[in-house]
Amino acid sequence: MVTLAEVAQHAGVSASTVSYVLSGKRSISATTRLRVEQSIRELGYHPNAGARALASSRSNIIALMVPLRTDMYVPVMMEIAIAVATTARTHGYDVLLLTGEEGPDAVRRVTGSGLADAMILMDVELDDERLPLLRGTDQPSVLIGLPADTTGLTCVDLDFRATGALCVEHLAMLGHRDIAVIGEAPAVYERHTGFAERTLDGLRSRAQELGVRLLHRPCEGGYDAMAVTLARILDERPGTTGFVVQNESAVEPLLALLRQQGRAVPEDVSVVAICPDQVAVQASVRLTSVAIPAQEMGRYAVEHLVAKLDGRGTDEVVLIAPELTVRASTGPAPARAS
Amino acid sequence: MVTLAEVAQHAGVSASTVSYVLSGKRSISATTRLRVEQSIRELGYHPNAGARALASSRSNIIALMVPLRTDMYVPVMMEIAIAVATTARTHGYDVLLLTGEEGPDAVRRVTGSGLADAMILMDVELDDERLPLLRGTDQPSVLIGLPADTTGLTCVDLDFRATGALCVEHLAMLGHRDIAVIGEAPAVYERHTGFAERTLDGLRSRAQELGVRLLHRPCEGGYDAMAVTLARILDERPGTTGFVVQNESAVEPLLALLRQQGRAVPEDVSVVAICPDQVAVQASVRLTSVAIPAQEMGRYAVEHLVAKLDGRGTDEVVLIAPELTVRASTGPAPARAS
DNA sequence: ATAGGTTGTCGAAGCGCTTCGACAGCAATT
DNA sequence: AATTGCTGTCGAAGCGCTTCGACAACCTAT
Repeated sequence: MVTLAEVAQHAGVSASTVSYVLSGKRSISATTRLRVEQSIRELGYHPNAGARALASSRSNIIALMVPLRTDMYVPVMMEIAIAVATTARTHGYDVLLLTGEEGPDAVRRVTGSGLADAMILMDVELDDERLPLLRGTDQPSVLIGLPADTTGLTCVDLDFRATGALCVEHLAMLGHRDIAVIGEAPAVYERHTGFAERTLDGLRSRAQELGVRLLHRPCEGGYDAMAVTLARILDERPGTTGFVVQNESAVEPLLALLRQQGRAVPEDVSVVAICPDQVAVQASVRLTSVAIPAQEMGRYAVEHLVAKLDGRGTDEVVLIAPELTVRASTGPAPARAS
Repeated sequence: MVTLAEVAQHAGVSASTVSYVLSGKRSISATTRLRVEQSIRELGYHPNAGARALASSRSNIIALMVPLRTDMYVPVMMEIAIAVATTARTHGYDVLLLTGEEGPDAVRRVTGSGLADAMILMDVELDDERLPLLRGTDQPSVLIGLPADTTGLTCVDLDFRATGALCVEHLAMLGHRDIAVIGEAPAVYERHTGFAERTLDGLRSRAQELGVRLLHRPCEGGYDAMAVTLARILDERPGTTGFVVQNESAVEPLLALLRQQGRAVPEDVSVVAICPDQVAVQASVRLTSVAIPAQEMGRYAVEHLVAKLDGRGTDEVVLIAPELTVRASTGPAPARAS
C-alpha cells in the first residue's frame, strides 16, 4: 500500500504539500504540483479511505436505503439505485447500500459511526419510524417519497396527486365515464405508503370534479390475482371502459385478460399506466402512461445532498410534475348503448 | 459524537479494555464487561468507522459491482443485490454499491484505498478486463458468473450448460423434435457474456445427442422485437413446437403472440423459460422453468468472502445444479401431420 | 532601504481506534 | 517459601491522513 508519505518523499516535498495538491485547499506552485502528480501516478497512489475519513470527518459516502421487499416496482428501485450510484461518483462519492431490514437502527448506526456523510431513503411511509432520527441529526438526508409531515426534511417525488388527476382527465376527455383503478397490493395501502394514497386522492377528487365514476381496487401482481380483480370490477361496473393501472406487475396480465375476453384496446377499453417508460413501450400494447422519473429522482437526491454537504442548499420538498405520454392504449370511449 | 475514550471514562476502565470488550480478542472479567456494555448503551456509543478502518486495516465493507445496463435481467440483479446486502449485515459487513461504469478503475480504486475488504463482481464477461487486477491483489473476490479462465478466481453461477441441456431434455422427452431458442439480446452475445454462450452450448450439444433440431435466435426484449423474431422462426421452421426462452423480457410477449396466433400453450406448443421463479409464476401461463437462484448466489458469494477474510476458505468454482420445475406451459408434443 | 503583504512550503498535532508488550494479582505447582 | 503460569487490565505507539500556525522567500509600495 502506497502512502502519502511515500509520495511526498518520492516527489521531494513534505506530506502536507502532497495533501494540499490533492485537496486544492491551498495554492501550490505549478512546478511542485506537477512533480507531485507525477509521483502519484508513478507510484499508483490511492489515498487510504479510513485515514482520510478519520482526519477529515468525511467519509465521502452516501448511504442509500432501499426497501427489502422485492415484490413491488423493482425496475423503479433499480433505476433509482443506479442513477444514485452514477451521479454520486461524478461528485466523488461512493454509495453504501442498506436494506430497509434494519429499519431505524440502520439510521442510528450510520449516523453514529460516521460511515456515511448523508443518506437517501426510499419507500418512505406516511409516518415513518426513521423520520424523528433524521430530524434529530445534522446529517443531511433526502427522502424519495413523501411522508405525512415534511417539516425539517427534504423530499423528492413524483407528484402522485397530480398524476392521479392527470390520468382521470385524460380518460374523461376521451369520453370515458366509468373508470376502474387497479391499485397496488393491499399490503401497500396497509403500510400507508404515501404515493399510493396520494394517487388515489388525485384520482378521486378529479373524478368527482369531472363527474366521472371511479372504482378503486387494490391488486396483487400476477395473472391470477388480476383475473379475480377484473372479474369483480366488471361485475360491479359492467360499463367500465377506462382503466388506470398503478401496479406494474398487473399491467401485462390485464392486457392479456382483456384481449382474451374480446375487449379490444383501445377500441373498447382504454388503459393508462403509471410506470417507467421502458415498461410502457415494452408492453404488448404500447401504453399511454405517466412516467415514473426514476433517474431524475435519483440524480436530484444526490445533487441536493452534495450541495448540502458543501454548505449550500436548503430543506425543501420537490414534487416532479407528471407527464402523460399518449401511446396506443387509449382512445375515445365507445358509443354507449344507453 | 461519543468516543471510545468517553465510554472508558464513564465505565472507569482504560480505552483498551473497552476495545477488547468490543472485539472479544482478549478475555475480560464478567463484571467489567457488563459495566462497559452498560456504559456503551447509556451513552449510545457507535465506534467510528474511519478510525476503526485505519487502525485495523479492515473496513468491514464488501463492494458489489453491478452492471450499469438496466436492460437485462433486472429482477435477478436486484434479488442478488438484496441477498448480498442482507447476508453481509448478518456477518457485520456493509455493502458498497459500484456500477460497472468505472470498469477496471473501480477495482483499482477500491483495492488501493482500502475502501472495501472484498469485492463481488456481477455481469462477468468471458475475458473480463477486471480479472488480471483481481488476480494481482490479495483482496478476496467472488465473481457471479463465469469467465473463460477461472484460475486463481472464485466463481459462483448457475450451471448454464446443464441448464440448456435440461431444457432440451425436458422438451425432447415430451416428444418435441423442433425446438427454437429465444436468446438474449444480440449485444449480450457480442459482449461474450459467459452465461449466454454456455447455455447455448448446453442446448446444442444435448440437442445433437438427442437428435432434436434446434434453432437459436437472439432477441431484444419487448413485444415488437419478439414479433419479428417469432415470425422468422416460424417461417424457417414451421414445425417448431418447443420454445426455450432465456430473455425474461421476451417471455410475456411470446406468450401473447402465440395466443394471438391461435397456438395454445401447452397443447400446441410448449415453452420453457430460464428465469427467476417469481417471473415464472406471475406470467400469464404458469411457466415450466429453470430457476435462476439469485438469492442463493448472493448469499454464497458473501459467505465465501467472509470465510476468506477470516482466513478460512479457498478458491473454487461453484456451479449450482439447475432445477427444472414443471408448470403449465409444457406438455406432450402434438401428433405430427407428417 | 524598509515596512507590509503575498505566496508556497513545512512541521507537528491530532482524528478515534487497535494492538502489543508489560505487569499486577492470584492460584497452582514444586 | 519460591517458582511458574494464568487472567485481566493498562499505557503507549501508531495506523495515514488533514489542517493549523509558522515562516522563509519574494514582491510591491512607500
